[in-house]
Amino acid sequence: MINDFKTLFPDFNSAELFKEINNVASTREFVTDEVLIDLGGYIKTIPLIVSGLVKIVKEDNDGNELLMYYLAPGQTCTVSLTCCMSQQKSEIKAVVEEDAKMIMVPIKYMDEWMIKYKDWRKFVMNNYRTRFEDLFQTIDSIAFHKLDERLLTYLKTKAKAKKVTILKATHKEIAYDLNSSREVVSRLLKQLEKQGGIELGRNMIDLSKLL
DNA sequence: ACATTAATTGTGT
DNA sequence: ACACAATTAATGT
Repeated sequence: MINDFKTLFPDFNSAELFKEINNVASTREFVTDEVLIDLGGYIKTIPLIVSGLVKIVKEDNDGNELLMYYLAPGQTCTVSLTCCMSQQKSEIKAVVEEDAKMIMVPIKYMDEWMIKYKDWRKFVMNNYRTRFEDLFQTIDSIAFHKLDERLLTYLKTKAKAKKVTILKATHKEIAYDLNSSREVVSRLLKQLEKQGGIELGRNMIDLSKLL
């Protein structure tokens, strides 16, 4: 199915599980900005990320957004796991940040696999743990740090997730992710540029000096 | 190459 | 937060 499946998902050791995934799952490609799941939607498949990047944002009814965390290859959307098992509406939105390929597993196998395969349980639990860690970092950033520090953390996190040193993004997009306003982001970015560290250009932020 | 327009970024209040 | 200015990139002629 996927040649480097084993390196991507080292938790899946059982040949039986592997075979079963092969049988019931299909791979799908997504392009940037595709919405995997929106606020209030229901999910019917669990995506295992093979390549690309997905961002998970909290969204309120007024259209405010706030970046929660990224999903990288080898990971899955843990929130969809819980909410699909109880068939609840989604509280979050998942947007493709970079063209991505995913293995789509229908949710009907979840209950069964959790019981049947230790490897699957382990994978889900590990995923929970790392996602929670990401989330705690985000909460920490929001609760205890000023926006300028948050912005810097955001830039670093994003660069790391995308594995780049030069980010392509507009101030508007950044403001959305941080649930702030474009003007504020522009001003803070300019400060960061003056104080050394980053270089600004249209649609791009160079972080190479920081990393 | 130049003019026009749209998008992005900067700034004052 | 809003209004507007300035700059830059994209597109048409």
